[in-house]
Amino acid sequence: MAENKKMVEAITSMDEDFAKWYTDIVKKAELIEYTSVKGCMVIRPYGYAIWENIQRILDGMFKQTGHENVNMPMFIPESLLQKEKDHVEGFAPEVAWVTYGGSEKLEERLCVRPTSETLFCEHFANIVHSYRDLPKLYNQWVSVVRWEKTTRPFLRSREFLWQEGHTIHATAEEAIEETERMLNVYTRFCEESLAMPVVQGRKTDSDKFAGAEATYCIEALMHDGKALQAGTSHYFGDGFAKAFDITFTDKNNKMQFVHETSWGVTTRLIGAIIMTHGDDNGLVLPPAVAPIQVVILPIAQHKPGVLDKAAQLKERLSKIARVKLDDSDNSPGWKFSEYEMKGVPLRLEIGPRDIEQNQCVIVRRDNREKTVVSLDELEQKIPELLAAVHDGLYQKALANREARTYACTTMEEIPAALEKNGDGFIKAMWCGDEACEDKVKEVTGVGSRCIPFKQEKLADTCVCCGKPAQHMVYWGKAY
RNA sequence: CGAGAUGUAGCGCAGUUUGGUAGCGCGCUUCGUUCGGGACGAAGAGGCCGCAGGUUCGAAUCCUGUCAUCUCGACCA
Repeated sequence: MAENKKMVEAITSMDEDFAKWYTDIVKKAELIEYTSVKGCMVIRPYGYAIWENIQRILDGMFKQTGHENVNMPMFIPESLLQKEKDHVEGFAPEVAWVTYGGSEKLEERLCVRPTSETLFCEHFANIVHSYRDLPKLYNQWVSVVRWEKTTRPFLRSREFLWQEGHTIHATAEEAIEETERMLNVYTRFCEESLAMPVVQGRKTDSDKFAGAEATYCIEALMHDGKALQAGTSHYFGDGFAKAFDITFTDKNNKMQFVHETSWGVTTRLIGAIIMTHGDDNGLVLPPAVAPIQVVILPIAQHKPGVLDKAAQLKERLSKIARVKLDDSDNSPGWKFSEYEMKGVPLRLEIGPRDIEQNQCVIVRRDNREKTVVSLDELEQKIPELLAAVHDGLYQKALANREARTYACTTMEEIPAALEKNGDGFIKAMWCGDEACEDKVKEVTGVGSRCIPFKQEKLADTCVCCGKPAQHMVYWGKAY
């Protein structure tokens, strides 16, 4: 490629300026467009198609685990939001309010849902009477609004799309089991569909969801070494049930409070995909969620037979993959760059020379490896290559995370490790005291990400105060 | 929300210091030639200079306000 004759402005190199690289990608891969309202973006067809694939796969997993979809209103009366004290304190600073209906001022202002626990609780209180009504395993795919001060496409927007699961159970054990089950669903989805390794763990008390007894999360490490929370699952105990009076009569004719959970993932996952797999040529999409899995590019397409052959291949391969044929009259080189920018996992080149030999050339997006494939073997080869791209992406992301995970036993080692090797996860022991958690952040710049389920004993004492350690914690700089 | 930067054609920018008819490259349209890593030629189209006020005979340019985007902090999926 003639570096100094680029006709179109290239994207910023990720090593040079990761933040700019990110915004270049979301714009140039046509995922989003900004609007005139801060923090509210248009998700364009190509970006939305990624979300639709995420939705389709996850929704299938939710159905398999017995969940039903519902739809709650987008407005929450102030009095309802205020029923659970911790919850309202957590969310009040970032809710948007509706105060007028037409030209009439409302008696009670309505908040635009930042999350729907309160609506589900009100509803559950109405419909649950007996242990026979339990559990209720509900989910909804909606958008929510949080009036963020700093916004970034996909990572932090004022309105974002998500799913929120809300379930109620007869016992604490069942609810805890649900919380763990859904965290595992998310983990499996991230690894199997997004090729993104995650760390499972529990949030520290200072970091848990407003109103929750325990918040679990999956944490991913981005290419630049910053952490991103990819999903959460909360156990509420009976706190909300008491605030909203959600009771049922058990087998012994005694009144009981339900035990509740909620869990969610958002369009932030698209940001995670970009920052986990992307490179200097653009987006790199995991095959499971790529809107186009194979792009067919005819070479010398004006020559007789080429376009016909390409169209035949598209027809044939559409049975086994999401396929696009680009027969526009842009040059082949232009198309190569375009579909690399858009992260299409496989490119299939078909030209006169190939047709003569009953073959085509397939190029992987992740490593640009070229394979010459007989046209008779495409039904076997394409799924193999898509799987290989997935594995390649997962292994690369895992290797990046491992190379950027540092065990530290003293406070001084933390900034030193980050300075020497670049940002990443710090593994260090913690006594459980919030004061130490704050101090680590203040002194070293890394916050607690989670207390991982897979514990290691790196030392006997807290990295900060030297008192006996309770947990090994993952720390990091977060998006 | 605090500090800083930016806003001129779809994209990237020049023009602002020193006020005087809005420019360049890419892209776009049409025709022709091309086609295995961002092709070439010719002819075209496209702008309330982010928005609102003000100063001035005259504002992209000076002043005030406001909105959006980016960066760094504080807060968060």
